[in-house]
Amino acid sequence: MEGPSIVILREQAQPFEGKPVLRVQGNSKIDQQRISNQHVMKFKSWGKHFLIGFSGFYLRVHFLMFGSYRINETKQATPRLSLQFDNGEINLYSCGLKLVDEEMDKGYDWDVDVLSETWKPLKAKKALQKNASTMVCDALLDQDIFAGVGNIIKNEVLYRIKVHPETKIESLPPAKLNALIREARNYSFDFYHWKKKFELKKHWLIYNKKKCLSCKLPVHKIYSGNLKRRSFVCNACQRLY
DNA sequence: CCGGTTGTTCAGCG
DNA sequence: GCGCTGAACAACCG
Repeated sequence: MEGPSIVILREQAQPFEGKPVLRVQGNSKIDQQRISNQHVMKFKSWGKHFLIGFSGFYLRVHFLMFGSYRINETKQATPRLSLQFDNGEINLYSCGLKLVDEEMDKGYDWDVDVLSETWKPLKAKKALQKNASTMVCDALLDQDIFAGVGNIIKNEVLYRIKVHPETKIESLPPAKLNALIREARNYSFDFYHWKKKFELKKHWLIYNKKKCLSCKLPVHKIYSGNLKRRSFVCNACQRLY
């Protein structure tokens, strides 16, 4: 689950803000008692983290590859954690959960979240220049630089800016470096809007494609970078610098 | 029905 | 202590 999906969850959870948790259930090993009867102060998101703030501590939820959630609905499976309120419930499935004994604002740099109001492109640029020998495919997935960007966003951004995933940061022309940073945010917002309309896949230009929509040549599937994550590449339209 | 993955952490090794 | 690799986890889709 990528950053924009977490923002959508945060919005869907709004009706429970300020409400006490009436009941906690689930197969999570966290100290569930701790949450019982506590009021949710605030829901937040940072990159791919969904944060549920209580007084003096917060719960961090990470969905990884296979996690899912339901609001006011259930699935067949036992939830990892279910939070029930007087006006509904949140059910979290197969996710990583961690109780953190801090206020939510402490541990996070909100400036690196590509969907944050306080996103700082210049900060991203400086971080990229510090990682000059990193391939762009790995740089985009670096959560300390582009929190919220996942493998789909990575692929679509690189296709948009016509850059091959194995290009190193130091080899990028300055205009391409700027475009990389700009589109990491732009595409993330496009993802968010399309996902809300249930039409995300319709807009994929390279991800999971067999042929390049632009030049009709075959799209190559490679496992690129140190991370060896799937990259879809059109060798004609995306240049290796 | 099987193969593959919208992700991260950690153990083990040299 | 470092970087690197592979395992582990897990559920859904085509």
